Amino acid sequence: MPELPEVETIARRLRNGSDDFAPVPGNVIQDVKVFWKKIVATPDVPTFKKALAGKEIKDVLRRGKFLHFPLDQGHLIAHLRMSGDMLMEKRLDEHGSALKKKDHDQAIFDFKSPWRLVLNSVRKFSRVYYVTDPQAVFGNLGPEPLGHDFSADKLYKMLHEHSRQIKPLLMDQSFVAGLGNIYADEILYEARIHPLRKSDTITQQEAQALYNAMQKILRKAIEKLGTSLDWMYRGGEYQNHFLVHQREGEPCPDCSGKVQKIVVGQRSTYFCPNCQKAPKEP
DNA sequence: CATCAACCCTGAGAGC
DNA sequence: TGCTCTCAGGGTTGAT
Repeated sequence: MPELPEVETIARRLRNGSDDFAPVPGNVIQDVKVFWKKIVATPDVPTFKKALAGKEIKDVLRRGKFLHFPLDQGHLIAHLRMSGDMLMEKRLDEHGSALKKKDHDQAIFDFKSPWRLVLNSVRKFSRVYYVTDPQAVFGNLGPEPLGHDFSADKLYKMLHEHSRQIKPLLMDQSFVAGLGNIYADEILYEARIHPLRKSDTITQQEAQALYNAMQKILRKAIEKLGTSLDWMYRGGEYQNHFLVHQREGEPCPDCSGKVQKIVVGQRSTYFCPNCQKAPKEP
């Protein structure tokens, strides 16, 4: 499910805690339960459990769509993929007995405190990693779109290193880290670039517009605490601000045209054919 | 290198 | 109501 704004929202929530739960940093893992073995990407499940027992979580960070938990020794990393969520909850009821796991809880990290960190994933696509060097997981990721080392100039150069359809390229995590199907549509619309344009036809001016759109859309989505889609409601409300995504047939916010839906790179793609001019046929 | 199909999974919603 | 079909915010793998 989650793209950069949703993962950022989850990371902040876990890092800071709330009225309802304690912050994750400072907690020491007592025991790890795994209910679906394939959730553990690396190492194998017994090693994973053994490695995490007794470790203290020092912080909660985000890199691309990954949640990153640096430990006092090693790193716990999680990717939620399509339908995952991570949350902090009480592990004991008022009588001191363990609370039952909920439907689709795939892994539970019990802390020595009264809390536990839960990975819930309806479609079981989520993955967790225990590594000594986070680069083992992050090594192939492209730059952070909101990072200080990213710029319109750099984006322009990167775009011209490929000759690919712009939308799938934006969603390629080794190109830029964190964009998925929703925000790629929204960003391309905001920049008025057709999703099928080849990356090496993007002008410097368009690259600037694309960069600006990334900043604007992602920052606003983070401000709105991300997107909540139907049954995956988590508090975010950016879905109420979609410009084109999931708005097939509805009026474009900027012209009298209607939003159109096509398939690009095997993903549903929404755009305004009037504002986002189609590339010329070769 | 770029593109695409199949696959990993479950559940919601549409259509019948 | 119940069945079947399609679709879903992601990513990997193997073929073309």
